[in-house]
Amino acid sequence: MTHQTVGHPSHPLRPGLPDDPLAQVTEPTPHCPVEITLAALRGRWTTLVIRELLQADRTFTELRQALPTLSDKVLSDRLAHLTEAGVLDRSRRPGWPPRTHYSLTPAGRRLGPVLQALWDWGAQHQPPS
Amino acid sequence: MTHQTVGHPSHPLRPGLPDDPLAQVTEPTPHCPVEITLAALRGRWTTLVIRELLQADRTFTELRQALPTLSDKVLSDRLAHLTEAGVLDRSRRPGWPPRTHYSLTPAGRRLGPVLQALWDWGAQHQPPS
DNA sequence: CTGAATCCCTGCCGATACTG
DNA sequence: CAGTATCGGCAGGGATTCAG
Repeated sequence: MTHQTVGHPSHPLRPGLPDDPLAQVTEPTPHCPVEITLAALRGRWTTLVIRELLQADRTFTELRQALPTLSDKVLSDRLAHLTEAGVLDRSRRPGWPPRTHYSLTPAGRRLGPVLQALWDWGAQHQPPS
Repeated sequence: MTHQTVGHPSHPLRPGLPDDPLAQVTEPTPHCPVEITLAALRGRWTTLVIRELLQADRTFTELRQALPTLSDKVLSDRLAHLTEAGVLDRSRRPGWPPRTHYSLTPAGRRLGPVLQALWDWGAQHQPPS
């Protein structure tokens, strides 16, 4: 039996802290799972774009209408970044007018619980002063 | 019979999307719970500092030893930021040499599950290409 | 020992203008 | 319609130096 010899049965064997060797990195490396996720969510507007797509697939124009004060350039940046991160799929429709359809990948849909966790902490948190 | 209604309970009644009016904001406002949490976690090294303090209380020097390539200034910045965000408590010890003790607040400890969620997604995620 | 002040450099964000 | 090109402002991060 390859039993773990642990003095504290207290820590959970979830793939997180502190059982995984990656949990002992001493600098912000791109290989750290936490960094990977934060990198995917990085940038202003990013979580709002994901929220829109969690509700339904959207085209570029629909996203622009849903987030009126977001400029074309930044929206384009975010969509490119999220696509490259494997969070979104982009499909250009041939014909006129050209439409580009965006939808979450399975990994993107798995961000739902992550956003929920972020929401829950922020909702419960009452900042001091 | 407080059984969960199966099928499609339409929305989960969790305090998140899309039942809360705050879930309909159309720009990144500081009042959005997700933004609050991301603001607390903002900045390089921040999550690593929190990880250290999730394991045990630490002094400034202990943190510096745990994260050797983190400069004094940035460590100081992070600790000030997290303290102001209500994530950790600072206690200066009188006497010599001066030591400052850092520990997580209850809210700070509640970041554990949040980091776990970030970890889980990043660990499961296999970026394309 | 524990920071604060300063400087420089880089990268993000927004606005505007332009193309397939 | 769905972007790309370019530019400027500004905040973040690192190194160094100074102070309580």
